[in-house]
Amino acid sequence: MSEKIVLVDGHSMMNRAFYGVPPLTNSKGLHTNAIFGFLNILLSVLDNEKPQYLMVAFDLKAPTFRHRIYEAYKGTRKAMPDELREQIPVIKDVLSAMQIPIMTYEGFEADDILGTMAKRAEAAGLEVCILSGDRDLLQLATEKTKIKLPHTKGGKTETEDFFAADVLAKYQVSPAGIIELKALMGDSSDNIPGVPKVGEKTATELVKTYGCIENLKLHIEEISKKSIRETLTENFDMAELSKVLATINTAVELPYSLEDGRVDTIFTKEAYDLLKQLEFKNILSRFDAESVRDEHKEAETFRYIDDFSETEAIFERAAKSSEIGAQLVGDDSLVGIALSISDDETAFVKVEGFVTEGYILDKFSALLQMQGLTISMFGLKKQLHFLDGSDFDGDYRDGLFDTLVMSYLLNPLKSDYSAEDVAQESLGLSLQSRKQLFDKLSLDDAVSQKADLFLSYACYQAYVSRKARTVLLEKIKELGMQDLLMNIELPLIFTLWRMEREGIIVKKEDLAAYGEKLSHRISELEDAIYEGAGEKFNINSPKQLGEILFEKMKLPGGKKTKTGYSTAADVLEKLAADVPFVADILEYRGLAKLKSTYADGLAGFIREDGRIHSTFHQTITATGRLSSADPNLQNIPIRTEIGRQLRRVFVPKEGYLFVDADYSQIELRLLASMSEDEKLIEAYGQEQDIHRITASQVFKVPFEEVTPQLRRNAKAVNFGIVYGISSFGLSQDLSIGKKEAQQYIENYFLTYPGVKAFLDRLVSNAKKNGYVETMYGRRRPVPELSGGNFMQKQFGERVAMNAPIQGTAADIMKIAMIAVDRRIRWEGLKSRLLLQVHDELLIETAPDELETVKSILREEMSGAARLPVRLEADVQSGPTWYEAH
DNA sequence: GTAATCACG
DNA sequence: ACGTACGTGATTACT
Repeated sequence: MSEKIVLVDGHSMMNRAFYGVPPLTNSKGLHTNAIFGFLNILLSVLDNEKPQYLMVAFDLKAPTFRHRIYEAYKGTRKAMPDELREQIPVIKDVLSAMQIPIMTYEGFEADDILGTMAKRAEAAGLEVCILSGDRDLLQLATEKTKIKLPHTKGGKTETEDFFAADVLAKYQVSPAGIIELKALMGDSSDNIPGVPKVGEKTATELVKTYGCIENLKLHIEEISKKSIRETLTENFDMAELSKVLATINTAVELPYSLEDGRVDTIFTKEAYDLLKQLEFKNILSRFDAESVRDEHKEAETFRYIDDFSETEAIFERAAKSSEIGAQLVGDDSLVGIALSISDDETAFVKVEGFVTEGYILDKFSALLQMQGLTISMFGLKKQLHFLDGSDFDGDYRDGLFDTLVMSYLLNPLKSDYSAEDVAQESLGLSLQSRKQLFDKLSLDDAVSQKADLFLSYACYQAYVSRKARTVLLEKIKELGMQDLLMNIELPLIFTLWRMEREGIIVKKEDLAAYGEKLSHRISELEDAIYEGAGEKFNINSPKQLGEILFEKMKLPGGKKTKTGYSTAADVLEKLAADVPFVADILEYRGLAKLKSTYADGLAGFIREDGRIHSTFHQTITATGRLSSADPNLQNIPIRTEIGRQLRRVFVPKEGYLFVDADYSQIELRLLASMSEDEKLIEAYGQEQDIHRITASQVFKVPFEEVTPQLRRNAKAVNFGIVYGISSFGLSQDLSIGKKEAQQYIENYFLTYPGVKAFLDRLVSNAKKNGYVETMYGRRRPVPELSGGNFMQKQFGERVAMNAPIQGTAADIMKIAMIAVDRRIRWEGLKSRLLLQVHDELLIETAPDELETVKSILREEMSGAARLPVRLEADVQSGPTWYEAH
């Protein structure tokens, strides 16, 4: 293999990092976000590319040759924000400390330095990799030189790689064509003017047809579109100037040689000290990681097994171990299983020949049920689904661990969880993600095409789970979440697995008929709306709709969102009373939603078995609730009749019934119980309509005389309290003044002083500790209270009030689900738990089990927690979800 | 990819 | 003076 050089565009990467990473300072007040982002990208590229040479180029402050041309044209340069400027010398220090050469050259831009070095390196037979945030550099791509452009994606930075062929694939022009493209369309971020009125489309067409602008100049008259022809004729000098600006000089006489860039270790004492001053804990851990991760050790301890007798042997050794890490690997079909037996032995058993998928799954399920064997896995539920077709029907047992769920408990705020993160955080081990290793390759292709990388990837999954379990468990114990983990979250995995495997029948034909019915009404409404508006437009576009309503028709409403007018339902509802046409829009919106999201959307999820198998995510929410996706079955309409009709297509299997149970006001009951407010507890003791009692007490009216209006207000206040009350929010909800809302809240707190004290306690504890917790010890960090601005702090306070209540309700529901599921199985019933909708459970039940199941639901849901205010579940049954709820 | 909207608890 | 109800997921338009 040939050697490789990585060339980095220093300024553009700092720039990109500066705008891509949230503001960050060290304790001395130095801004560090760009440095942080830069180093993270750099380190990940080094991990990926493993280059023998590395150099970074920077622009000098003095104007360069190309800039001078530009300034002659326009006379200005973009100013760099001070927060970024102060970071430039620091990053240079860091790079020097890492023994990475910094290249600058009077009169030339970093682009030119990079271009020149790239050309020299390629001539010397090196593979070249250029890291830049600037698409301009794409002109340097060849078969041997790839351009890496980082882009942020959901908080994580990944890079897109371009060889010459990739440039052609994406932009339809060769790398040289990129220069021509820029010459014509310009590039505002790079101060290249381009030709007015020529955008990406036109420029691409022109370059495809004529190749370069010199040739284009000879053929301008042939261009059919008049406006383009004219702007080119008038502004061709702009194109020529732009081309000079856009062309990177690859023949600069640089005072650097390739050998200057040969990589020694970047993990020096000096770099360590600097990073410590910058307070980059995460990056520092890489220094430790260097010592932990030992590729020789990997080579000795990770191996493939594809031989039958060896496979038997390793499963045998696994079974005899006290603790292993395991990971079934595959997308759709199983590729194999990684087993980590000890520090010295981790193997990947491939599905191949006599070692069939069925064989591996049999062995795996046997291990799962082997009492006394500790097994750690990352993402157990997903792995259980590999067993869906088999006759495995095991349950949770002691000794099974899921490092995914464990890492969620330790920090429920992350947007995604990966084994690599667990490795980094628990073991200080820097691993590459699947995306980094295999990009879009399927795991099937990865195992055959990149066997070495795949072995490392798969084995690390099992290895990390085995090693990290102890660390994670220790932290969980320290934070008092051991019971929550062992008694709730881990057993729940199996319950959720069974629910997902079971799925729910959706009648395809009825769903289609429902969609048809909607379609008719939708087109009627469309006609009425176009009629009312006096023109056709896209009703689904808030932008177009806003223009029609507030500009053309001059309806009162004004601005609300940052992009224009708000056309949200609450705004339109205020207009609908006077303008019938607005009412049509609201009806249209409602029906269009039903059609697209539900009638059409759900149809695509009905599988061969006639059922929809949604996924219940256990590691998404900040509070401990579940979420449902692909499709979301936790937001099936109910509030409007037409929407509710949809629930008729959800049916139990032939001859069965649905039983549905929902907790009655669980969050309010928890508020009463957790706050121990005597009056609220007593109110619940009366077994009367709680909103009415609240209304009577808060508004000081005899119970009998509470009007529907007063009850509504009290109900809104009750909700508001649970959400972490604010007078503004309440006033919006009730369409009343802020002062009036404030009065309601004060009355409420006077009536229930225990609630007030409880909420205050939650907020002050959150401020003191930085987190809040549920009755079962689930933690929700509240970083907004220590870090944020005024508004974020307000938000933090509401979170501090809401999360313990919402989270405790979620904990209790999980306890109930496990119990209900267990009862169903232990009593040998044919009934199956199908769905959870936060405070509701839906079960498919045989008629002869109806009463049993109803009792189970009532008992287990009420019995899930013993509290000052008893929890109650309303249970109903029926032939479809519509009747059952 | 983000913003707006709206479905649920 | 600001600009907020808590927690989700899916669709659409648009940059």
